[in-house]
Amino acid sequence: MYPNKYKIEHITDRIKDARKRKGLSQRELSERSGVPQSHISRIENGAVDLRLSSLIELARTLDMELLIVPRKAVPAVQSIVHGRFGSEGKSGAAWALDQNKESDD
Amino acid sequence: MYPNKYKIEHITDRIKDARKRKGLSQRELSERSGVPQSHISRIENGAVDLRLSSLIELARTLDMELLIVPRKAVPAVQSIVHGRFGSEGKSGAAWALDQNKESDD
DNA sequence: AAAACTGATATGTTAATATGTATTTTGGTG
DNA sequence: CACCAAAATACATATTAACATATCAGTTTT
Repeated sequence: MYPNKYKIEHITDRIKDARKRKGLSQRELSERSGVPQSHISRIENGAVDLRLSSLIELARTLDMELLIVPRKAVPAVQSIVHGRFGSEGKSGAAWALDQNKESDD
Repeated sequence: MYPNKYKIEHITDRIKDARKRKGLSQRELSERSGVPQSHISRIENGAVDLRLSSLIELARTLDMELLIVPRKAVPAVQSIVHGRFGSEGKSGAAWALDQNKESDD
């Protein structure tokens, strides 16, 4: 689709994973976040290179935050998130981290 | 300009800070990242709601990574980054973290 | 001191693409 | 099959992203 697909899919996959982990439909996420369901569909399918504000809206609705971290700090951050907060669905993948279920406190 | 300006400016400010900390001009960052200088200018001025791939390109060129972390993990991540890797320029600001100078290894 | 030059950032224009609304397709159940 | 929820597509519009060019601040030259 566009050359950067592989770069953003790590992030968008986390959105999709988080939505499912919370048991939300695209429409529910849409209502809560204000992002149209059609757009969520395209995002999850890797059909668009979404804008930052859209990503932030979705992340926050799913109780996540977008951070910019020095590369050197990434491994430390990974271990923190995976260790104390992690509920790795599948990946163990490179840079994008995920989160926990809706009421899993 | 657009309603989400305040949401993304934390992030874009980190890009600008990092570029300056490394002593790069917009043109140099442009050459290294592939993002046009004109676009970098508008991004730093908050004139655009940039796309995710652009943000990732810029971040990586500046030795940073974009992460999505559970909100609950953010404080822990903050302390890690600020403590062990931090060189807080100014803000102490909320969610967006920064990084260190070019050859400060 | 004005003109010419240099490095850096901003702006005008247009093409490419994300976004929003409405609709359609898909998948499961009675 | 009819029905309902959920996800995917169609089309129209809004906005980014790219290219070229202009502006601005400092410095040097004549």
